[in-house]
Amino acid sequence: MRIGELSERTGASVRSLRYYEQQGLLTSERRTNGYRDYPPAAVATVDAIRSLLRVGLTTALLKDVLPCTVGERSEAACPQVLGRIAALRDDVQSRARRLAETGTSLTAYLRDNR
Amino acid sequence: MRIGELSERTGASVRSLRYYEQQGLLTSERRTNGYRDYPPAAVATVDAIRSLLRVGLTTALLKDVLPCTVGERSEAACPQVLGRIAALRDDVQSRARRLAETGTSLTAYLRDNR
DNA sequence: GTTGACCCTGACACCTACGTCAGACTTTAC
DNA sequence: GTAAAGTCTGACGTAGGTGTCAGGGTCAAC
Repeated sequence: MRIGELSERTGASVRSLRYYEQQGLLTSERRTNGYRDYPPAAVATVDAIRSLLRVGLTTALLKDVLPCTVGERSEAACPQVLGRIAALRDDVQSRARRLAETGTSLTAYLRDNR
Repeated sequence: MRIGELSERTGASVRSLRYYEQQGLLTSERRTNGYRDYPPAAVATVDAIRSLLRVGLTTALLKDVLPCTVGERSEAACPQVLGRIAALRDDVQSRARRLAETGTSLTAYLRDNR
């Protein structure tokens, strides 16, 4: 399929799809006219990319993560990836906790000073 | 105290301190020579700023949050601030959850495909 | 009176995932 | 045959917090 259709089917903008390709997350064939041509499986790949980006992974990290989830497993690299994901998760979790604390203390503050 | 001392005592770079002031988070007097002059309380203010920034708040939001925590309470604005903090907290929490899921599924994947 | 440490403002650089515009070609529809 | 829609590459813009450099005052010590 062409890039417009892939865009429609995934919700990713055409610009984003080209960006993913530029970052090495997505590949495409080229037709004789230069247009990109994607296989049906690209939809799943793009879905995976977007959901992982939403979580907070970067394209650089995604480049290592994707082979562990969608493509062929490169077993040597994946444990390291797991470590980085765990670190990121811990960081995000601690931020969430401190945010909750901030909210709580603000609530208490408001209650006591009204 | 001068900016260099405040920087040392807070761990914030001189550049950051000037930035905080530019964003309206921090105020200073000026000596006759143009140097900034901070009261001792500025240390606590900067500590608050940095810890809230680390959590993920932006300077724009901080501008609203700080009066609720350090300065005089502006009771009208704070409930709205609380709402924004809660939304941010929820967002960060859901990201943490999904990150944990990603880590879990990758772990399972590695275990099953070894 | 000079060195060196400290301070000032202004401005460009960085990163990340895009949005958006320009200029040009291809294909489709009428 | 022409207009419209789709695609191409290239490049600049954005937000946010901070690094860093440039060019220039200030002050304390020797």
